[in-house]
Amino acid sequence: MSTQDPALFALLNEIGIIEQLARNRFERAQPDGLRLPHFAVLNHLVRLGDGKTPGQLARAFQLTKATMTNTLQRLEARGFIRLEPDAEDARAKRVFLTPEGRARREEAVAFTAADLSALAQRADIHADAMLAPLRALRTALDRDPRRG
Amino acid sequence: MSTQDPALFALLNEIGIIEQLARNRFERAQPDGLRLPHFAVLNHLVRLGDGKTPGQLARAFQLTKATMTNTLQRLEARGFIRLEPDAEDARAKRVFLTPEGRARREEAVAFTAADLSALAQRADIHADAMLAPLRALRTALDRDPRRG
DNA sequence: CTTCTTTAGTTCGATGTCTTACTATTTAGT
DNA sequence: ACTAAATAGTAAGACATCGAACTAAAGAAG
Repeated sequence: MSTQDPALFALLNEIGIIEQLARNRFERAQPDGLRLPHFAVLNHLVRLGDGKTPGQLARAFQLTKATMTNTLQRLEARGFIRLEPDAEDARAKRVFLTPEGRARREEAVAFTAADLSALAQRADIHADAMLAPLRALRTALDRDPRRG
Repeated sequence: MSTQDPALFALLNEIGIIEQLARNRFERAQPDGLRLPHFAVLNHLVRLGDGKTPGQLARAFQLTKATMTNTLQRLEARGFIRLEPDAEDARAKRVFLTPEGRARREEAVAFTAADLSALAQRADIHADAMLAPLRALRTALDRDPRRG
């Protein structure tokens, strides 16, 4: 885009391209077709604890419940999670990691950490400096309803 | 994600969320179902000139040719572009904007500029400062090519 | 307790994107 | 010139995502 763009416009443009490149880079590196959203859910369950409901996960990732249903069905089909009924609320389910799911997450984390570490060294990326401003932008987009 | 994440990992995570929020924000604001990739192509043709080939557009957006074929077919069906055979290369086509396509792009630009401008004012976004480092990150990720 | 509303999750159809495979045309190598 | 490799575009199949419509269950109002 040109220098005449409002800076925020150009920024979001750049962000879109980076997201696409990063997602492709991750997914092409997986030997078994693990998708980024699959990894994201596994990672979330390891870090923040499993036993969450699908709805909680959908809200955490800002995805619709329908999308999370799809992701969880695929993770379950791969044997990476179990879905159990919630004893206290018959409408709800609870998502639990299997040992295979934990192991697959560790594998993906290890690879990704190595890849990103190498990338950050080859190029002079100042990720620390960008993190705070991007979080501010995310927050702004997140709670600022659209006008009109 | 937690503070134990490598900064680049957390950064890409944040970027993924922002991309999703920004795309949804744009698309929900369109009255006619115009998608972000459609707008991106119209905008590109206005700014850099039409008469490009589908392959050139695919490379410009780092998408596969198949994806660009799909986008162009939808833009043509909406009457926003015309596809003409290339006189010098019988394999190729050339993409031209229609008056309707130009008008629709102007409409979307006006809305988006206003929306982003308002957003940038309400929140304290330093888009200028982030642009250069993000471009460096994009360039670093970009070394991986081989597309259709 | 009965009814209305809200919440949890699924299903369905549409769209964007990718990979793989294909056709047609151009270019390069010999 | 002939043939092989590269390039332009398309088609088919897979998957992620969304919105709308649906079912089931819990909560609120009376």
